[in-house]
Amino acid sequence: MTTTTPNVYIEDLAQNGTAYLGQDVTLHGWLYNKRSSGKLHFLQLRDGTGTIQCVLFKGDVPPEMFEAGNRVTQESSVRVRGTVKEDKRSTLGFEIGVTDFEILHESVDYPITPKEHGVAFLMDHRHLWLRSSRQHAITRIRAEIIRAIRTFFDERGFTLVDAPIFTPNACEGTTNLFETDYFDDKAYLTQSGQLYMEAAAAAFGKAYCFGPTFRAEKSKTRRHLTEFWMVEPEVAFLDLAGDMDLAEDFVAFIVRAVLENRRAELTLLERDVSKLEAVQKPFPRITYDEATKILKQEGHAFEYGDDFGAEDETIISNHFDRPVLIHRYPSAIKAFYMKPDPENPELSLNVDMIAPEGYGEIIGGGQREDDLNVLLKKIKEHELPETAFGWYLDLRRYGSFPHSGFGLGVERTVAWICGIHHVRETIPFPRLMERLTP
RNA sequence: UCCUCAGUAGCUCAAUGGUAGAGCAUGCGGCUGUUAACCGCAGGGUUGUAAGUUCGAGUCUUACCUGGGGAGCCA
Repeated sequence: MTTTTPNVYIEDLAQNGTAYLGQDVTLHGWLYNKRSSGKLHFLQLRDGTGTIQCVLFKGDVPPEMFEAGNRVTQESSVRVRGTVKEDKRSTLGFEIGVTDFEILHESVDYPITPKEHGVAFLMDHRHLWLRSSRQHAITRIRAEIIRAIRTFFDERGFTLVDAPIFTPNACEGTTNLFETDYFDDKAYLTQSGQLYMEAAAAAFGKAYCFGPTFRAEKSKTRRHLTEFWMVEPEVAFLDLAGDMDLAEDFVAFIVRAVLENRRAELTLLERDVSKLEAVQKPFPRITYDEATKILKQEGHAFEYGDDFGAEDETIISNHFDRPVLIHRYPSAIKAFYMKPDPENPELSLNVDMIAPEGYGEIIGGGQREDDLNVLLKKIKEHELPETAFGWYLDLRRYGSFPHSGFGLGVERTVAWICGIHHVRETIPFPRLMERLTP
């Protein structure tokens, strides 16, 4: 087959099809599905940017080529040449009248058929599942969210400072850490880049890191992965109120980017877009105390002083049509580096953001303790090894400064924006307690 | 880790303790406009593993394995 005609992507045809009307084009891709009707083969071609129907008519091509159209199997790689035609019956508005067709590689017994499958089967075939339209939409929205995350901070003068993956110690307890050999010593996979971002904030004023983090929690829920991506900004001379402003701007920015650039994908996922359009500043801000009152008013059993469980978060978030910021939790249930509220030292200057519709906590952060002696006392109280925090304490020795930041979990954010049930579909190759393959 | 549900054809599921079946997928045939196309025919099974109860077990019992849903913990 000679390819003198221009190669084109289906996405180009979808967006600008009229410009191609009547032209001969060459497409490369995979067979998504096929229907036949005697002297016609309707080939659904997928090229990674979209799908388009290619119509192979017996009268238009040599007999062996028509026979190839009869023989071609799902997910075989193919090359198609043909004329771009307008067609109202097509979802794209256009289809290809095939003049030349070649099977590049025949796919035999492709496991994922156009019928329903169970979760376990699909997860076992995750590497192939990514080819299907739903996974395609989710992955593209994830990519859009990550692009928005980077753009947001880059445009505001933040410096990207990569945190290490190997760490010598935990920043919040050791039971959830993955341990690995490090020559004659032990190392742990990072749970958070935050401590390093505090050093970065002292160096750059505004910094953020973005990368995978690891938690060896034996969690088996729709909100947990053992490997997940987190973006963690940290800002010098920023207090809790400013931190909440930043988190609010950030999440509103991400949602707007997806609404503007990934409408088609949201539609394919049947996402109720009006719920996302409601995500406008200002977000409600309530204290932990006020949140507990909501639970009480709903007649929900809750012990003051406890952290909120999944059900508690859902009840609270259902009171609002956009993400809610809950601040000033009891210090006792928060990490050692959180600064206590000067007005009530029993409370911590922290903030969590709970996504709407029961998607749970997507942001955790707050203002950090900047007094060396208070921090030393906290480390002792939490029974953490002081020696491991030597460099971290240096940040309070050499020009200590008030500072705040937060971490946003990418997969939970993707799940919420896409409106999908489980975070396992929000990352190309999820790592779960019971799953390491593919 | 705990609670709970499930495991039968490649996939999704049926089958009063009594001959293991359907749809899809696959193969062959039919159809000039199909939209998860449709119609006809065919092949396809150590019922998760091991033991037990029974004249007889896919079905009942026990243990184990694997997976789903939920909890706690968290992002």
